[in-house]
Amino acid sequence: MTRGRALPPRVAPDAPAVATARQSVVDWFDGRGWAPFAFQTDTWDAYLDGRSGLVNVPTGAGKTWAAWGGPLIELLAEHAVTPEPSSRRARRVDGLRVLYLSPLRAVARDIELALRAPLDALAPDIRVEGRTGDTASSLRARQRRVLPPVLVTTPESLSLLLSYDDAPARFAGLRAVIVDEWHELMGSKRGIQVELALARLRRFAPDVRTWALSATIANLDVAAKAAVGVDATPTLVQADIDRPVEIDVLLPHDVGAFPWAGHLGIEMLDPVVEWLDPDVSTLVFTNARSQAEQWAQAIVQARPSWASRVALHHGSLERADREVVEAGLKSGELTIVVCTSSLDLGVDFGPVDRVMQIGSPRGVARLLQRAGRSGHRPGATSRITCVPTHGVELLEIAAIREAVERGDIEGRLELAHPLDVLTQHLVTCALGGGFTPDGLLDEVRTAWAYRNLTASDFSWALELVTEGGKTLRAYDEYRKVEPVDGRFVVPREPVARLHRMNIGTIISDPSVTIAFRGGRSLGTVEERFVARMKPGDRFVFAGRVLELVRFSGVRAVVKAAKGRSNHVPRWGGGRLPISDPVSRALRRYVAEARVGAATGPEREAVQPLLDVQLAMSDLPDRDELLVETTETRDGWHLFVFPFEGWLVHEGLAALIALRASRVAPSTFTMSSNDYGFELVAADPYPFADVVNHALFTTDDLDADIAEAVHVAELQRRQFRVVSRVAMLVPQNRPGKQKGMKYLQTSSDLLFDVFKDYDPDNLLLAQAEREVYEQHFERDRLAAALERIADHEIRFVTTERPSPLAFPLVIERVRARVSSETLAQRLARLRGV
DNA sequence: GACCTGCTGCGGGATG
Repeated sequence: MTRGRALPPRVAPDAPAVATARQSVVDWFDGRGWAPFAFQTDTWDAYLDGRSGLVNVPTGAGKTWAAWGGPLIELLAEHAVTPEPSSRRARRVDGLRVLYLSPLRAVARDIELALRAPLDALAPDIRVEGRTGDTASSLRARQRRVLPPVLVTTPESLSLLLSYDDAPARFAGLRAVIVDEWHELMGSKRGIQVELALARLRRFAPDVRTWALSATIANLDVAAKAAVGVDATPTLVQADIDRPVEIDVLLPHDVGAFPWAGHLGIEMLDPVVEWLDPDVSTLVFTNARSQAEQWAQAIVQARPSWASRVALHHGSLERADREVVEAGLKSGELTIVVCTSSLDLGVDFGPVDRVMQIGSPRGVARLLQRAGRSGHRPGATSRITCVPTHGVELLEIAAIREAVERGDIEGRLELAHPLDVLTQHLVTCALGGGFTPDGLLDEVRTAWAYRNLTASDFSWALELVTEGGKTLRAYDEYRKVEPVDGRFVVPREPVARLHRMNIGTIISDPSVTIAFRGGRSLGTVEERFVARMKPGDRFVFAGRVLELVRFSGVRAVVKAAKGRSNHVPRWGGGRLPISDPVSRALRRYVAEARVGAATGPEREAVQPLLDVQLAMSDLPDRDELLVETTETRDGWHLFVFPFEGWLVHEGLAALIALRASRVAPSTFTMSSNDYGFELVAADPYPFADVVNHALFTTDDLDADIAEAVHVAELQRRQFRVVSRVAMLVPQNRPGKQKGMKYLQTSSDLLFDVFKDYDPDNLLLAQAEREVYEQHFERDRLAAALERIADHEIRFVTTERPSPLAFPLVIERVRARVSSETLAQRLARLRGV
């Protein structure tokens, strides 16, 4: 439902100046081999028509230039191609016209540099500048006074700009906003913050047009609406560009000896180093930072002569060192870079020749993103070689390829009006010129995520930042915003400063810096990793073997050590479950393997393992749920295999355990992975009598989950995020070291206060909602239960854990015991 | 027969 008016075109597309400008732009791009693509012209026309929208382009197809065409034409038409002959001054553009948002500041820098070339050639008077957190302070000071005609920046820096009191005037002349990598931003609180900022910009500059650039996702229509807001009807431009993807798999030499479980995949070292070529630039993606460290080390140990050509890149390495690696890749000095998602997005190192993925990419979009790093230009074929780390992953990779071929790609989750982001935004707006409540509520509701925001929720958030809400009114620091002559503003400078220091929605835990004695920093690790070590202990980090010299709490001093070490830091981080499209394809492939209908190298390779599974147990047909029971010295086991991803399985395991114990009381321990989950009872348990469809009902789902899982504890943890985004607990304070203890106790304290004295606090409710949505993937869990309701339960009793069940046993045992005893436990298990 | 995990991203302003 839109309630907009048609925006009048600011530049008539058929005007002579526009035609001339268009020709100049086309000529310039043609001269550099950037022939205008069909979709560019569509976008340019839509832009010049005054419309907003979204351009859907495969990764690496030149979408940046596609989006710049329209604004360039307009800038040229107005200010360069037809200058006032009498006065050079008339050609100068004063104030901001075009804003480009990139989620990565490194990319923002690259775009800024790249855009200077056409502007210098076509309209030297039009300045382009970047602005991010590391922009030189002299330039930032100048930008405080006047913004350049073209500004390239990050979402957080835009919010900062909106927090200055002259924001309305500074953005009044804005004509275009381009939002890059919109598929990455939307569905996260960063994206929501962008939506709020765009709503504000549209208020300051009513004719501004927004063009979002997105890779393919399932819900592009929603992405487009979120980008343009509710007052406009988005134009969706589909790039007419073919970007074929080829997915190879590196098979193990001896398929029979391939492990049933595991993630590291180091058994594949030989085939991998045989496949790698030190003269061919290659990105080797892994799923975890510790895995990247181990693979980089293993590759160099296997091929010492490659040492100078192999490098490591992940998010815990010192930023400067990462930039050196990116530069080395660009110059060709480095050819093999082992990395994590840190190189997923467009750091401009130029195209690499090959991409390898160790372990399942778990999702279609992620595979396409990484494959897109190769042959990074329009029309080229992307190639990716997947390396499975255990048997079933062979099937998973084949399933992902099938999902790619069918175009079955993931959507992005929509977040419904998160009040922590809104709370932060209210203070930003109060700083940036102030607001009236009614006016701001109307404005906020034009943001897609807040279109259904109730007046009472808005008032609640407003009361929180003005009065500290119900419970915090006694404390001055929560009374940030005050009405002055009818406008809500921030009168106190210290409040303003603290707010600006904390703008943004990215929450990260403090960590320990690893540095040489001379002071050079190598990156960061988690505190608990260093805390367990004593001086003299060795470990591998940043691709080197290091020895701990001393540890002071926030800083660990190290020196280079000789020899080897197997001690590698682990970092906490998200672990992605296999996505919905992958689940669907995987279930189909499992069913086909059951009747031996598998074709293709991977599926043939994994068939021996599945034959063992068939011999020991069974495989589920498409309308079946496989359930196994067995008995070991550990106890009485139940294994269930819905193939829905580990998050859903965690919720399901707790749910089924609760419901089973209502039928026949017992205590269970649980484990889960992407394929299924396990319940174990220490005493004999009648699983065969208890497990039936009644356990899988969606009736009372939320209530049962709340009872089965300690939701309050998860909610408390989630509230740490919510309270920091809402800036009830600022991460940074002037002159103060941010400490984990401080952040956690402050947040926990607030949580307890709210629970006791303000149980209806909306931020508490939001933390709870986020637990259900994100921790349990509630909607997917419910859908899984509905699917299972129609399925037949295929119940099998096995003598020992089957190939599908065994990894769940490992998972559970690993969580409880040290590594020495794990080996013993597994040996014992083998003997059963 | 089988094995030991878990991503990324941003960010003040004045002063010396």
